[in-house]
This record gives sequence, C-alpha cells and structure tokens, in this order.
Amino acid sequence: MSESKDFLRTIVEADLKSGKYKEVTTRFPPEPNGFPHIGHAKSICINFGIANDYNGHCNLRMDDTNPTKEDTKYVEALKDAVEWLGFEWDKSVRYTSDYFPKIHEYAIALIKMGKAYVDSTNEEEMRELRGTVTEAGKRSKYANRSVEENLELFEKMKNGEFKDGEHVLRAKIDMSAANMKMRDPLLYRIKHAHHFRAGDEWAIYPMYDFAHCLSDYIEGVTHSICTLEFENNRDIYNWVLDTLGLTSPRPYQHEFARLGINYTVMSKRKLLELVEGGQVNGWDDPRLPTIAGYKRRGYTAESILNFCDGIGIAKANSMVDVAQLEFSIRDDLNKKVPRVMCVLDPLKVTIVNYEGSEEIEASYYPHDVPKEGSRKLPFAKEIYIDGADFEENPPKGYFRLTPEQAVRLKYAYIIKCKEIIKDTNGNIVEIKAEYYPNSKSGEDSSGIKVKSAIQWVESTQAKKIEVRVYDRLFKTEAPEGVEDLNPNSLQVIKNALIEPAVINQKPDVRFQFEREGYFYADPIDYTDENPVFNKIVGLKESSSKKKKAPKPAPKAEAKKVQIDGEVVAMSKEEQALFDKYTQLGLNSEVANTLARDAKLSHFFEEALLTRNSPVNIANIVTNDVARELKQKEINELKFSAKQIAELVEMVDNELISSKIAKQVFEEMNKNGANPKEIVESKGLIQISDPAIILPLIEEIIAKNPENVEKFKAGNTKLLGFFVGQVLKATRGKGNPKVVNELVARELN
RNA sequence: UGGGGUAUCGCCAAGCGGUAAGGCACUAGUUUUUGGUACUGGUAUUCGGGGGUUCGAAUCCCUCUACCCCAUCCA
Repeated sequence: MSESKDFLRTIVEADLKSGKYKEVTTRFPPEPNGFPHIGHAKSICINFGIANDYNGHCNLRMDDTNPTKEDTKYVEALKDAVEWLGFEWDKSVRYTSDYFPKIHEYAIALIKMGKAYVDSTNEEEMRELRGTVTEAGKRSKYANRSVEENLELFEKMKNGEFKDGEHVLRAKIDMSAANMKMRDPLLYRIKHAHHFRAGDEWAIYPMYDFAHCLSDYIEGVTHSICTLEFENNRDIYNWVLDTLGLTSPRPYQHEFARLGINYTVMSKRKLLELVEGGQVNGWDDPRLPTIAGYKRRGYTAESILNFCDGIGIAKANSMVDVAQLEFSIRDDLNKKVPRVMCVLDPLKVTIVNYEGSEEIEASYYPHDVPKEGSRKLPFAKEIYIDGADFEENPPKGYFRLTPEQAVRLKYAYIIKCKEIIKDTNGNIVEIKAEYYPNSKSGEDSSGIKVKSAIQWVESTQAKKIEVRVYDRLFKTEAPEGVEDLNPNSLQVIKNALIEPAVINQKPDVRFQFEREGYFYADPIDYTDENPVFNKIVGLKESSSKKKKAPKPAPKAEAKKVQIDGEVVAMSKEEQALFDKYTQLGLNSEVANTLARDAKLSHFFEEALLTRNSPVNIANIVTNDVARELKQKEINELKFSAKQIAELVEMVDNELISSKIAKQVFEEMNKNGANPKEIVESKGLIQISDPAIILPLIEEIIAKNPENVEKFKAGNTKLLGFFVGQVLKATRGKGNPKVVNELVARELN
C-alpha cells in the first residue's frame, strides 16, 4: 500500500476509527453469467485487498438471481480467477440463491407493512406508467390492493400458479421520484426456469435491487463496494434496509469507476460477440482481456496485481493505457525469467573461416538479475540469425550487421559480412561471413568495437518451434465493434528456431527470447513434437529501433475557447434586491448570489439588523453560510444570523483575522456556541505585535535554508510557504497582513 | 430535458485554505555483450472555463461548459 490512500480505504479507516464497525467485511459478488475479465480483477483486488489491509474478511458470493443466464461453469471460472490472483475467500463460496428463503420472508414483511404490492400490469403498460426523466410516473391501479390480497397473490406467485410475467412484486416508494430507480422498483418476478443450484424449487426470483442489499446484510458485510453505474441504485439499497428496520451494523454501498483499457473491450456482451463470432478462439484467447486469456498468454498473477495497484481507485471514468499493463508484466518477468536465444525469422549465415564445432557456456540470466543457472550453446560454421539483424542498406543509426558493420554473436564471436546471397527474386537468402577467432566472448583480444550483440542459433541443433505473436485486438483506442478489429492481431510463426537447451532442459515455462520479448509455453497446445510459445509482451524498444512509427506531430492545439452558456435572467424581485445590494456597496457577484437565493438574502437581511456591516456580512453569508444552506434549511442551522453579525463585528474590529473567523464559524456550525465565547475560551485574539511575530519568523527562516535560497533565486511562491509556517507557529492567530509584511521584509 | 456523478500533465492518480506527490508514457545522459534492465536528470507558473471570497484558492462560494449513469420483469 502506498502512503496515499484511495477514497475507499479512507472511508473504511474512518468507519473503523469511529467505531461504526468493529471489523470490516467486504464481498466480491459477480453474477456467474460470463468469464471474468481484468475489470473483475480490479474489483477482486479492491475487495480482498481492503479486507486484507484491515484484517477483515472478504466473501466470494455468486449473485445468482437470474436463472436463465447463469451457469455453474462460470462459477468455476470465477473461483479460479480469485484463486489464481492469490486471494482466499472467507469460508465457503456464498450464493444469493442460498438466501432465497430469507429474502422471501423479507418480502412478506414488506407486504405486511404495506410497503410492497403485487402489480399485475403488463410490461408495456408498466413502462408507460413509469414516466420519463422529466415527467412523473403514475402508480398502477393494483397498488392499493389490501395486504391480505397481496399476501395471497404473492403466495400463489411463489407456488407457481401464474405464468411468467403475469404479476410482479413491487416496492411502494414514489412514482414521481426524480431518481427513476425509485419509482416503485420491482422486487420479484415470476420465472419458471431451472436454477443451476436451487433447481425448480422457486417460481419467483428476487431482483438485484432487493437481493443484493439483503445478501450483504445477511452476510454482515460492512462496505458494499460496486461500480459507478449503481450510484442510482444506492437509494433503493438504503430504502430496503431502512424500511425493514435492519439497522446497525448494516452495510453501506460505495461506488468506484470501473476499469477501461484502450485498444480492447471489456463488456461481457462485446466479449461474448467476439467469442461466438469466431473472431477469437474461445474465452481464453490470449488477445482477450479475460483472466483466462491473460493466464494463457503468460501473464503472471503478480503482474495483474501490481497493475491493479498501480492504476488506483477513483470515481472518474477513465481509460487506462495498455502500456501500463505491459509495464507491469515486463517489470515482473524481468526479475524472474531465464534469457534464451530464439530466431523468429531465420537467415542463414555461413562462417566461411570457421571449421569444426564447440560448446559455449552461457548464463541464463544477465549480470543484473541475481539468479543462477546456465546452459551450453552449440556453435559451428552454419548458424541462423534474425532477418531483421542484417540490412544491406542500413538506415542511419542502425547498430546491427551490414556489409560494412561487424556485429557480435552474443556469447560468441564477432563476425563481419563478406557476401550476400540472393535468390532470383532478389531476396536475401544467405550471408557469407567471416569471424574473428580472437574475439570470443570473455577472451576477446581483438580490440574490435561493435555496436550490438545479436541472438543466433546453430543450424544443426536448433529446434523448430511455433511462435504465436499477438498484437492488440483492436486498431482503435476505444473500439466499438468488430469493424475496429486489428486484422493482424495474431501472427503465427511456424518455423522459428530456438536453441536446444530450451526444449531439452525445459528450464522454465516463461522465457525472455533475447532482444525479442517474453514468451510462454502455451499450456494447451505445447507438445514435445510441436512446441508452441505465446508472445506475452515485447521488450521495451527505444529510439531508433522502432523508428518505423514516427510520432504524430505535436498537435498545434489552438487554445480551446469555451463558450459560456446563457445565465437565466433575474426576476423582477431579484433584480430589485440586486439593485438594493449593490447600493449597499456589495460587488455585483456577491449581490447577484444573494439576490438569486431567497434563503441567503433572508439570512443576510436578518444579520444586517444586528450589525450594519453589509460587505463583510455578505461575504461570509455568500461563502460559508451558503455552504451550509445548500443542504439545510435556515431553521436547521445551529447558529443564528445575529451570531454571524457578532462574528463579523470582531473581524471588523480586527479582533480576529478572517482566517480565524472561518475557524470560529466551523465551531459555531458544529455546536451553536456564541462566537465571542469561542474566541475567548480558545484565546483566538489576533496577534499583531511584531515583537512576538519576528522571533517566530527568524526561527522559520533558520529552519528552512533551502527554501530561503529558492526564494532568493526568484521562487516568489515560497512567500506563501513561509507565511503559512509562521501562521502555523502562532496556531493561526498571527495577523496575516502583518506576518506577510514582516516575512517579506526579513527575506529580503 | 429531471435526477445522480465526474473533470488536476499524453494516460492513470495524490491533494481537503499555505512549496502542484507518485506511477506509466515521453525525453536526455551514465552503466551494459539484450537498442532490455538499473541509475541520474528533464518534463503542469497551473488544476474544465469565467467570476467572487481571502494576506494567500486545485481546495470555499456563484456561474457556465463537457463527459458518464438512470425510463430491462438484467446485474
């Protein structure tokens, strides 16, 4: 955990500290209707991570309230994902379906309270009655059935006496609620469907909004963490628990932004389309952002965990760059994985002046990876290098083999090109080269400097392997559908050549193919006869090696002009107030705010009765009082207009600074105390005496020599820093004007 | 259009009235038998825009703008 906490942990910590809960319990509650993807991984990391961090528990719960979509194969995949990521759920896996009897009882309780009713309108009519975002809805005519009737109907629903869709159970909330979700939400629907766990026991199934909050409550969950799109559902969540009287300790819902990654899709629907449309090879296709896909591609659980940790948790919709994910896996594998040599695009090189053969000892790990292990590399006259490592007409800055430029065969000798053999089409098919016998790695006395050391394999002992090279699945950053697919997302190389030790010794399943990237022995298709490797991710490439893709020119961004919308005109009354206030000396902005807000202007005028200091009163009213009045009515305030006037009086008389006034205001707002008493009891009278302030300033200056330097070098912002420090030393009581002057003088 | 959210560097993201954290990406240099790694630097005079309050505002107030979510018997 980094030192800066995310907002969820901040909430959890506060709740623990305040004693709201003794212990934190979270849950990861997927619906088992599809394969988990990296978005689930984020949720898993959050829920299990928080539970771990605060010594709590996290449940794994299958939210299986819709029997027509769910299947046990998905619960297996979900369990696998959590396990693979290294988390342990508390006790056994939970199922919402296990709570069906309890949830049913709660429904009956609601009916008995007159808070739920059986509605028999059909789907279409119900939609119409629901209204629109701007128009209130209308209650169904069935809403006033008696409790007995509702109970009887609901019982029959449960017993399967009706067909699907004939009736539903609804909460009786408010058909004109601004929040559409609160317009008498459905609690139960009839579904004559086989449930993969509950079998055919139930003819009715609870809706998400009813089942989820109750399941959380039943499990003793404290923090019900979900994604942003459930924000509107929070009201129902609270309504159900509150109405049923399910009080403390009870769960509260908190929402975070779901994960988006560019160049891929994350929705179950789109993923399903790709799988069913055959654009990819199943749910574990290595190009997919599914857990199964990453696993098969060769990603480590640690890298996914680190990724989730690195992207943070917040409430802003965001799209994370794949580069961040790629960094995570490179960073992880770099420390762990043996390096071997593989030639993806073999080009034959015959070393004309070399005879015989030898074996060269080569470490599996570079000098900066503290791991042991090595293998023998066969070397002989005929070898293969990668086609990309030779250029007949090299671009500027090319480091590898050219007709003019020698190169080192990694761990072996330096060679230079003598002759290029081409086929009838002009394609290079072979290089005749010469080696420098005294240039062998470790015993090089040739004195030749080369710019690069390249990978190679010896021709007779190299093994042929299949390599699957993956590129991003989509060619656009925010793909919509199949039309955005990258046609080259999979490249199969059938005849790559690899050094024999990899196949014979099998020192690992993940490798770095030197200078190429990280690769993974495909867990499904790999056989001894046909070894298959998946490319996990390429090595980071810098500067000239990837020059092919020139950077798009820096956008000549015109300073964006933002057009202001139209402000609603003032009414006649408001205009009159506005005029009156400006005449009192208020600036137009303040007068405007006051005039347009009846509560504020009322409060302002009342304060004015106590003290005739319109400007200062207006300022505190339009700022601090306004903040409180946003969510409260005047009579709910702990302080009175008279008290505000008294507060202003002290500011007017320079008894306290405006900074202290804010502090006093907070106090008044909290407990309704009298401002003068607060100032007296806390000794908040302003300090303006230089004799007191000056020593403080000198002390601060002495303690911060570096900042003094920076200030003198021209960083004038630091004045604020010093003022802040001095003010802190006076516990806010210093007269800021005086402090400012004195600090400025001392510093110069 | 009513309601609920969100806006800080190319991408994430801290920050909660007193010096604009950090990571990715980018970039320059050092080391390097991987154009990798590691290391050392450079990258926001400014926080969606405009006003206001304050000695001092990314943080408080007003206002405008943009984007996301909500009218499934899905979750």
